[in-house]
Amino acid sequence: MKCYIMTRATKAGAAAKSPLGFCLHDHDACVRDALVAAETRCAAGGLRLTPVRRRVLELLLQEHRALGAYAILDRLREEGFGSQPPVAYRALDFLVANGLAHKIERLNAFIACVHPDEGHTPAFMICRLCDAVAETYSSPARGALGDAARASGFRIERTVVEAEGLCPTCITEAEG
Amino acid sequence: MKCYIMTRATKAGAAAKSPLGFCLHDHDACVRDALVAAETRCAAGGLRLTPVRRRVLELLLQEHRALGAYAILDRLREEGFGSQPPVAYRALDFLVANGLAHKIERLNAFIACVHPDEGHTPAFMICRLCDAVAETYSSPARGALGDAARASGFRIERTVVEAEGLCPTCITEAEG
DNA sequence: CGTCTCCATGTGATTTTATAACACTTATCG
DNA sequence: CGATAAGTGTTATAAAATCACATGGAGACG
Repeated sequence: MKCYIMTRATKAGAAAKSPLGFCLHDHDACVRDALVAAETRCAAGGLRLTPVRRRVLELLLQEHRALGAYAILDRLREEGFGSQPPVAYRALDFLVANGLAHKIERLNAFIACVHPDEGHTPAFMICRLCDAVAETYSSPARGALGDAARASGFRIERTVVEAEGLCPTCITEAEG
Repeated sequence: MKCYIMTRATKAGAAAKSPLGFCLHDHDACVRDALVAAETRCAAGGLRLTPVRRRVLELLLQEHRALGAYAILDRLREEGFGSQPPVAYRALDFLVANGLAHKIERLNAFIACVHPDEGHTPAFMICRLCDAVAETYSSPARGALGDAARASGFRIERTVVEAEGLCPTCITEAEG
């Protein structure tokens, strides 16, 4: 499954075969495939993708944007799930712990993972105008950061890499 | 001015000449020099390093750890400055906006900048046991992230790079 | 089948982090 | 000096996250 970010307009169509990032794609298929992949992974790993958890993942997948826990909670409440913050946070914790979603620290918000592969090091590109978020890969430990860590004896366990800027659509709109 | 992170014990002494990261150094000199550098920079740039702002910077410099806004506020209150959140947040905003401090997104906390040079791209190593934070450099735009950005037409304006893991001291204590 | 246990869900209450809105003071500059 | 912009202070409130505890359901096991 490949899933590319689509900003703004939701034109269904074949996804361009460019590297991960901002580009058009068939969003319905994207969501469907990701849910199937998540179910498969959970079944294989003995994890319980319960209704709330599944629904939260679905909500995240439907937007290629980061959603705050309270935005999710509002939806859950409307749909008859619990109405208190822990309901949303617990589902999100589960998804994040199992690599099905990521937290965008910069935004205090969450996004579905579009890279079903295990053990990747995600990086994000966040558009400061339209809030679209694209997930991609990084290997920060290979560059200057890794050098500094090795030199000083720091053991990296996890990295947060988030780039803020302008997505292609917003660049065009802003500059003509 | 060079300023290295000192975790735990505060042994004064010559700083090891290793790359930026975790290592011993003369902390008093580190703080003093950083304050002088900040004053110089502010004077040169027409910025007003007022008493609250200066004091907040000093508080941050005294610890090589990230401090939450409310921890800072507590100190300010004790010292007769204003006692409400905006007092701390405004000083922190000023310091961050002018490159004298950084926000550690992962921790929702702030740390003094130890790299007086303009326009650097900071990266942080955060120890999950003792909370020490070391600042170093990164060039995320040169690696996989930069490739993805260029390929998809995303314009990076700012990056957040934070590595979480174990500092040398905590590795030793945990395993030694 | 019962029941024990673990995990998940639900709720109320609280803590932590951050901002809005407005009054007052001080610095700067014509 | 007076106008204006910037800084400080306060009250109030919003937003994000966690704690503590009760309830309920799925599997494991006798």
